[in-house]
Amino acid sequence: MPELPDVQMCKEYFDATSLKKEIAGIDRCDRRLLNNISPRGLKSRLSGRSFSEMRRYGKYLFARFAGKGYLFLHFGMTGFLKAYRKEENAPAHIGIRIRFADNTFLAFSCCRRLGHIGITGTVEDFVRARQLGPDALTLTRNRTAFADRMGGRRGSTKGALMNQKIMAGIGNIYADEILFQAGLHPAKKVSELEEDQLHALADTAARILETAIQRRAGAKGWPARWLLPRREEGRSCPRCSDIIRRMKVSGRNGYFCPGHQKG
DNA sequence: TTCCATGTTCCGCA
DNA sequence: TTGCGGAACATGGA
Repeated sequence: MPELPDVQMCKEYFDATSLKKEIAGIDRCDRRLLNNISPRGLKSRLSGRSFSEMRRYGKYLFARFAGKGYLFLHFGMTGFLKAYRKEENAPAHIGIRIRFADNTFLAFSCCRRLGHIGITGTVEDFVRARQLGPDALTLTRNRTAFADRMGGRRGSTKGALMNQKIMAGIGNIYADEILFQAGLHPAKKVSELEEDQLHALADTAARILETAIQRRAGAKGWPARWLLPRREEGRSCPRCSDIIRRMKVSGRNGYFCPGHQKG
């Protein structure tokens, strides 16, 4: 569940379950998921402290802990959080688990192990070091800034939307939805888009991200007229009843409707 | 068994 | 030199 709206849901989940509780320790820790710290180091940085607030930037989550610094989390393709008390409620594939002093747990489950966790001093330093572009939710709300940042690109529109250095937060799933609703073919070159098309693309993207967050549409619960509920080759398009096709663009398989995504 | 998957990084080519 | 796209990565489910 790892694109911007999903990560936003993880943030709210973390807020509701794991803030302001004393951390007793890290009792499960797969070092392959750790980015820049050892299991021992992570334990010593967090034990006895508590998380005071959460931030989301793109697909990353940052949990501020007393003392100084942030625990950052990235979910890869299959990561998610689960808070629980009883062992029988534990998720599968726990990569890292925080034990709180009140005998509850927060588990970071990561089946494919493509996620990672680490420590950073400030969010701004982290964003700079990774060369992340502006958060997609912020950038798409400003159509002029969006057009400036997208403009002049050589590659496909889909590739640009998914490029975390251009803007952070959009992945394969939501890029498909944005192009679907904007009526743009996934392979359309950014350089072929008119300015008003870029503006419309920004508006569409912002609306989709906001709607997904509002509806908490993590893995399902998307509106029926969206592509996502039927993102599969051979299904009928909810807009024009043409047939959904699959196409590889920028190295990822995507789905689109050839009937109304011609622009 | 084979293919596919919401992630990023790395390498080769224009 | 820069930026783009494809392959690689790890793992499990259909």
